[in-house]
Amino acid sequence: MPKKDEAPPGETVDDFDLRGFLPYLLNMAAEESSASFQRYYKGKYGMLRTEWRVLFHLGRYGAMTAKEICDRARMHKTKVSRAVAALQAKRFLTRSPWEDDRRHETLALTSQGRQAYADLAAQGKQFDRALMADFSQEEARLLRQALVRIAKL
Amino acid sequence: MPKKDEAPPGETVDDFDLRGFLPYLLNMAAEESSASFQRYYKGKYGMLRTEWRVLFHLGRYGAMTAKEICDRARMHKTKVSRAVAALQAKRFLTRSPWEDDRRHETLALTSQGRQAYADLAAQGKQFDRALMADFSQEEARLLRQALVRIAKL
DNA sequence: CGTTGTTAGTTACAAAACCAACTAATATGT
DNA sequence: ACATATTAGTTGGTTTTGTAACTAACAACG
Repeated sequence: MPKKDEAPPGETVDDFDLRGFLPYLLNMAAEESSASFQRYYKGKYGMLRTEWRVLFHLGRYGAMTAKEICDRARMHKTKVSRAVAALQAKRFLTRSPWEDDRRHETLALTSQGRQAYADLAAQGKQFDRALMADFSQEEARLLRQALVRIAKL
Repeated sequence: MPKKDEAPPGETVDDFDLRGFLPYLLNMAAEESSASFQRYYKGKYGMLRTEWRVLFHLGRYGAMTAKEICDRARMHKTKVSRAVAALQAKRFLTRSPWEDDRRHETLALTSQGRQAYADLAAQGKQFDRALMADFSQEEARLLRQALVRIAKL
């Protein structure tokens, strides 16, 4: 119906397609894949994505400072700062200042936080499995590898 | 960085890794791949990502209504509404109401808009090529295919 | 020492995204 | 016909993010 321009739908005027533009494709795939999982941790724990990321890092890699989370998760320090405050308010983590350098404080999950992490990690694994259900082992391996490379992880 | 498998004291090691969690991986890759391109259209045209998406759809697929953009780009109507207003203010598109149903209006790029699209599309193709530089043809094909599937495009 | 610089983290304010309510035009059902 | 529902799109108020300035603790060097 909308054909008042010179680009007829379905016909290529150039080869710059959706499927040919990787950033677009990656964003759509990322959004699609995050949607249901996000609904889960938002609904069950009232967490934002930033909070889930921080919880994830502490749960998976152990206690560390906010700075370390910034570096590992590539989040800006203000984002981390606010996420940490929110998680602390939810009693999911505690802060303990260093004695030899009081600028730092180690962030560690409480048992409540670990419980939430365990739940979300299990759920996450399930989401992941469902997502990869119709890929072969080899395809899955290649996909992950490619993404790690693009993400420069 | 160290990919050492360490667990917090008293906790069990699990296999829920960064590299094993697809939504996380996709988000990181998407962010990484969008960064430099975003800087380009933001710097040169003062566009937001939403505006670029709308411009992209109109430039690539021809004139259409806001609703069609919502559906194709999976953007919420408020986002599209505001992006359209911004692009109109920049003289990148015009609106023409339908005569038989005045709820609709066809959005079409102006020559200025088409010029911006041509520039950004060319730039985008380059970004894409650079991104895929160290993948084989076969890997690239597989990656795109997998992303299309995950994104349900 | 003290001046300057650097690092970790917070806060304040502006930009953008999100959600819900709204208008206006058309479709539908009785 | 007329009340009700639906559809396209906008607007308002709140939440979340982004940017920059800020504090506090330490480091480095004169």
